Amino acid sequence: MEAFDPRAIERRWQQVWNDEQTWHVTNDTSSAPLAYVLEMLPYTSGEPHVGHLKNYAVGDAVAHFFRRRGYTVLHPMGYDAFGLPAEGHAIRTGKSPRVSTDESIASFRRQFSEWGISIDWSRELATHQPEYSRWTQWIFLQMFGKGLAYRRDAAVNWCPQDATVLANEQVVDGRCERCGALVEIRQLEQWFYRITDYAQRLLEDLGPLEWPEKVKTMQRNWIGRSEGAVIRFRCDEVGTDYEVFTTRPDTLFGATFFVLAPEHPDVAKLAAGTAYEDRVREYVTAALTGDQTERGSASRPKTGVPLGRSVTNPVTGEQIPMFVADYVLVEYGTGAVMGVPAQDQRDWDFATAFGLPIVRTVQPPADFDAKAYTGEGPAVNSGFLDGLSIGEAKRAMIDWLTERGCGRSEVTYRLRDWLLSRQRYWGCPIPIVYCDGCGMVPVPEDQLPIVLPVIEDYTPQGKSPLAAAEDWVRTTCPSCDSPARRETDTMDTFVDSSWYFLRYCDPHNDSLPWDRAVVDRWMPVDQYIGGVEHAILHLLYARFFCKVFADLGLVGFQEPFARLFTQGMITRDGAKMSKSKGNSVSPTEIVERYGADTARCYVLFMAPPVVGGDWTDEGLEGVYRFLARLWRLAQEVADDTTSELRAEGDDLVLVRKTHWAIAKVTNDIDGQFAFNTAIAAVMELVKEVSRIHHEGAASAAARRFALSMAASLLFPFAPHTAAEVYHDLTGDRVWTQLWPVAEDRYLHRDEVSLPVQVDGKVRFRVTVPADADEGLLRTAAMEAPELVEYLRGRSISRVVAVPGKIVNVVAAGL
RNA sequence: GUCCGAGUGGCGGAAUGGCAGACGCGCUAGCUUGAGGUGCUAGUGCCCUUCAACGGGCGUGGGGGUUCAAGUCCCCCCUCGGACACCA
Repeated sequence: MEAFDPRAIERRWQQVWNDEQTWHVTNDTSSAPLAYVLEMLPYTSGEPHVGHLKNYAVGDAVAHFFRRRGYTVLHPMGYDAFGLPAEGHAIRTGKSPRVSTDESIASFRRQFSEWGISIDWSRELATHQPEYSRWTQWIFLQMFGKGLAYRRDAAVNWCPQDATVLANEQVVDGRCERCGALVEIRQLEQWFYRITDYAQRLLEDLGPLEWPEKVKTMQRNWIGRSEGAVIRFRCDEVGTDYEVFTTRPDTLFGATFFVLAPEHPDVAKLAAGTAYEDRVREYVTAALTGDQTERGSASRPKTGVPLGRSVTNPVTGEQIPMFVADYVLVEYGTGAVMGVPAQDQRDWDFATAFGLPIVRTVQPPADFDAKAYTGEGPAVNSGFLDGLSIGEAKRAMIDWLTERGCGRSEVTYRLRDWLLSRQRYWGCPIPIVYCDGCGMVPVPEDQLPIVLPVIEDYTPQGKSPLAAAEDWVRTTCPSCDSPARRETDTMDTFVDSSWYFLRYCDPHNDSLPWDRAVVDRWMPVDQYIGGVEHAILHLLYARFFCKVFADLGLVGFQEPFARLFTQGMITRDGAKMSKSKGNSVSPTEIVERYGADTARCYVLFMAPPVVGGDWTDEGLEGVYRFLARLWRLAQEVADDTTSELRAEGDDLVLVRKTHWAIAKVTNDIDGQFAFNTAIAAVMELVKEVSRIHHEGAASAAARRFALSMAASLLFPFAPHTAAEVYHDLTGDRVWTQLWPVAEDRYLHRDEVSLPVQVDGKVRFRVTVPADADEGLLRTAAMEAPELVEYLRGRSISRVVAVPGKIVNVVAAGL
């Protein structure tokens, strides 16, 4: 007999799908139910790895499942081609970013095809293509027009290694998310998207999304809403009011000092002429140039310098001393805090170090240690607040402050505006021109796209390499025609990927980024699939863009991704795969040796896709053996069409098992992503066919039925083998068949064998009618001859009988 | 430090409060092909008992609790992983 040859099988079906454009969908799909299944598009830096294989294996399974259930499925593919990862890869390989990116795209495209992913190739896009970046720039101009894209001088994160600024979201533990270099703070003029305007909506709209709670929590924390109050403190010596933001206005009676961040613009002015002037200057310099990671550490002892000034606590009227200290952050709130040591541990630490008074304003429990108390309790030492709970006291204080005009209630967010400009070559140019006469002028839409010039030296050097392309930079002002210069910074990659899912809907539109009617039909994405590492960055930015588009009337929905699935990382030997560790697995080699179906099934079978899983070559072989067994068993009965399926004996056993598998696989896939147990159920079914074939007497017809259904159920995970087996057994194309439905009459049995426990331990079983009620079940258990033995002369105190489940007989004397 | 998530055989992992360990790997024995790194069959949580069949006990990180019944629910603790981290 022929041997199982996955490579030949896979080539055959890929040819069919390619020739017939099987997965192509048009936008004229008014009648069918629609589904949009989307995996996050890959960065094109280098070759696909096992993580990609898993991501697209998950997405393809979902896409196929939707199709087999009668949906018209949009399942496109594209490439996130601009940006630091691609440029870094180019620099490492010594090629130009354009060449290396195009090579990488070709590699991804080839492998997606070899993996048999069901993609509508007519919608393929890459973010670096002028047809795409034209609209990225168009979107920028819309945002600019609404004041949502703006330029501002700000303290920003600077990565010295990559020689560019970074968004807040791209700084992890004070280091550059990409290269790990310590991030510096620089004062620079940069482009921002005003995402903070959308903080509240981004927070509120998380609620109804069917996303993992973990991801929603991460976004909530990142947005970081705080409710509290702004309180004004007057410094009579310089005649200026200073505001602080606090979440605890109720503790104002305990504010015994006042602290400004080193970056606060008034620090130098305040210290001027005092005895502390020199020390303040030194301290500020040290704080600004020091290691930012170190500064951010909460465990570090508190430092600071008095400013030699004081402000008035508005509620006590007392003069409290002012300090500059680096534990206060300029970016948050007003860059100043009131020091309430009794209720805030940081303030406590500072007050202790500087010998400042500590006044309890919330009564701690009797045995409370000497530290800040943040728990509930009645207000004390707080005048008109005394005795109130924290909540009551907050409200009362805010009313008091508001009446006197020295404070108001306030909501603050941790979220910062999105810094989008980068001093790098390989990114989407920002469509702005600088004119001496007209200032900052947007490039007119009809002049888009601004395409990158071809330049020799694109390595990072601290300012954009584009600045060196003089011919490109020199231009004329769109409004007055005088000589002008182009913006030389490029956009962050995340800008490109914040709207690609809309372009897929209408990829060849030449007059607009998309037609609203078309995107409104497909969007929002029914199932989005990707890595949890994008929980904040990409997913927050894309949501922001979507809301802006909704406000601009460009789309008719508020949220881009209705359901999100985040898959876990595949490790090997317990560690993240990496070339440097030598523990990485190349999908190309695996596919070459075992075929794509084995690789795809294995990454889905090894563990629940939502958690990770540790790769073993032995496990992979197990899946290969399973697919080979399915194919072999199918060959044995493929041509044997003489028998008929009987409704009894081993035929019935197989039919029952088949329907059990249909029910199990359907339930496991449907919204649960339990692909591992779904595949296990098909394995059980195939094993049953094999067992009955060896020991029993099932007809060839019964085996054909069971195996063709096994193939049908396996199709979302192993499409080539499934298509081949199904075709061999039935002559039909499995993807044109509706998903099978389990029939109740086969799931039901007339009699069931249920366990009987005595004192909670399973002792024997009784056979009863499947629909036996509690009374019948109880009787059956009580009459069972085995019961006497296990009771050992004791009487029965209680019997719990749960129909369809179990009987528990509780003996007396326990 | 705070907030999440998770701890189940030799391993990856199954289990709407109701038979713990499905499925796969690995291992053991047997069969098969001339041979195998192939295929097939059986066994495989730990301990005790037995020539054997059978039988018994213990078992889901630890300790309490709720329940006829807990891997699953509640409380405390330990360990690991992740996110955020001086956000006032």
